[in-house]
Amino acid sequence: MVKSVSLREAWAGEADCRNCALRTAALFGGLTEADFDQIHDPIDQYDVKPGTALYKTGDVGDYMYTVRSGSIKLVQYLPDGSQRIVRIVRSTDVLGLEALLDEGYQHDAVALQRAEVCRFPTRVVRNLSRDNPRLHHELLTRWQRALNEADAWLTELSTGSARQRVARLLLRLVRDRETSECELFSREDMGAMLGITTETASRTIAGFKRESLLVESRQNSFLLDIPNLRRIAED
Amino acid sequence: MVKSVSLREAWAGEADCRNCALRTAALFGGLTEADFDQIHDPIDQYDVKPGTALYKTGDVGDYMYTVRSGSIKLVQYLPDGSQRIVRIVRSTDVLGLEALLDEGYQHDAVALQRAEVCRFPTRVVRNLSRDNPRLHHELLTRWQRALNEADAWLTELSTGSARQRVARLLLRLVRDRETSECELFSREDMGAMLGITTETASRTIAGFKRESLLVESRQNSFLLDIPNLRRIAED
DNA sequence: CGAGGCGTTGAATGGCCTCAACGATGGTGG
DNA sequence: CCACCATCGTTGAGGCCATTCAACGCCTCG
Repeated sequence: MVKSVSLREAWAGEADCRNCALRTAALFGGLTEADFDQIHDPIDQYDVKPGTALYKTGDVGDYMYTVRSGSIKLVQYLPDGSQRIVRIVRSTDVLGLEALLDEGYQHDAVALQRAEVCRFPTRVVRNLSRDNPRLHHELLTRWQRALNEADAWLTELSTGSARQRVARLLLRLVRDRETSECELFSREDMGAMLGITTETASRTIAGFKRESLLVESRQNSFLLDIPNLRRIAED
Repeated sequence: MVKSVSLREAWAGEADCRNCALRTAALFGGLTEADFDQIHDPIDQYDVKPGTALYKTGDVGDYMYTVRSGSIKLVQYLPDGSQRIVRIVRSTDVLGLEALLDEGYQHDAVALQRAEVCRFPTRVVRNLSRDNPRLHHELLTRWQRALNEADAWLTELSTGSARQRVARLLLRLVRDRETSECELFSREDMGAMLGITTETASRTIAGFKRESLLVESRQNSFLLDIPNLRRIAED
């Protein structure tokens, strides 16, 4: 069903953290020049296509990732084989925090859209955070952010009617964005996020289009009628 | 609907951490005698009745809690006022980690059953964890555990039919327990945990009783037919 | 050109929700 | 002590919404 593409073919060179455009927002934002000198391991940048898995559940957590662009889904499986997407991770977010605890990864991490990520050895973070309070605090903050996301995913996206859930998902996609334009996910992924079937996701999205709550601006890019979607989301 | 009882009347004395029966499993398990000497603030123990709130969403996080016995629910609210229970916290678990980051609490924390908790100032943990790698690692581990719980709550308890969800909840209640005996929650709470109505929760539990998957051993204490519940949970 | 993936739509079923009623229980006050 | 009330679990009836199973058009790609 989901094609699994190797990361190998996605390598896009070594990253230049010091001059990273996202640096202020990234995990390494608080590092000094001296800190960077301590990083002897290469930090690689990858260009991943939709469907590519960065890692799988249970894999040894030698690496952590920062997302530069695009979206990555975190997927868990039920005993019966059905999948549930428990979170999506986007620009400036960190993937694989659990690796710091020497646990295997807790999810499959799979690209939803074309995405750029930076990969760095877990060991680097572990070493740096020992002596760097700011990085260390940054890690705690991100752990908490993941937890808040997980809770919101439950209260907002797994509660209420299908219409409400889809509306909340759409609104979530454009939060903290300058425009109300966004790319949609496949109906199958939407279903796995919202705990509904792909058919219901499809019907609901199609309905929103007919009601002009959703207007296609470019190929698979939609403008949202935020006020009306918000009305649907809340009652 | 839910009575809110003040913590004040629940005070049960100062805790004696050094001789705590739960110490090896508790947050402070790795502390030395010297560490304890640094704690100048009192650590209080409370005996809370069902319905009592330890804290509410947005409250200033001056304190953290360890649960000694019983269960505490973490509750979030939707804009329309309906509530969703996003996690339950039980013996040896820590409540209020988010307080370490100077955020307000992210949930209402309310006792489900009669419970005993220890309360300690967030400041104490913040100070001790600065110089104590073991405590510090313990904190990270607990953060990750909360995250795993949150994810499991979504995949196991918010996915599938009502029958499956209730079965999974019951099994979860006796996991890592010596016996298969457990107390049930009110049908309203079950509904809020599983994203179903109280009536559906009631009907499902009543059905389980009729099928002898659930046998009352004492007043509101039930023995589970684990193999058959597991069968229901998985298909 | 055929195959396969994806989004869409239809029809029918069924599971859950809604609204309502009722019994049991436990606490309160006369 | 007992009538009274509130709460909680249970059950019924009816309706709606999501699922299920199926078919079809469109697109990409081999």
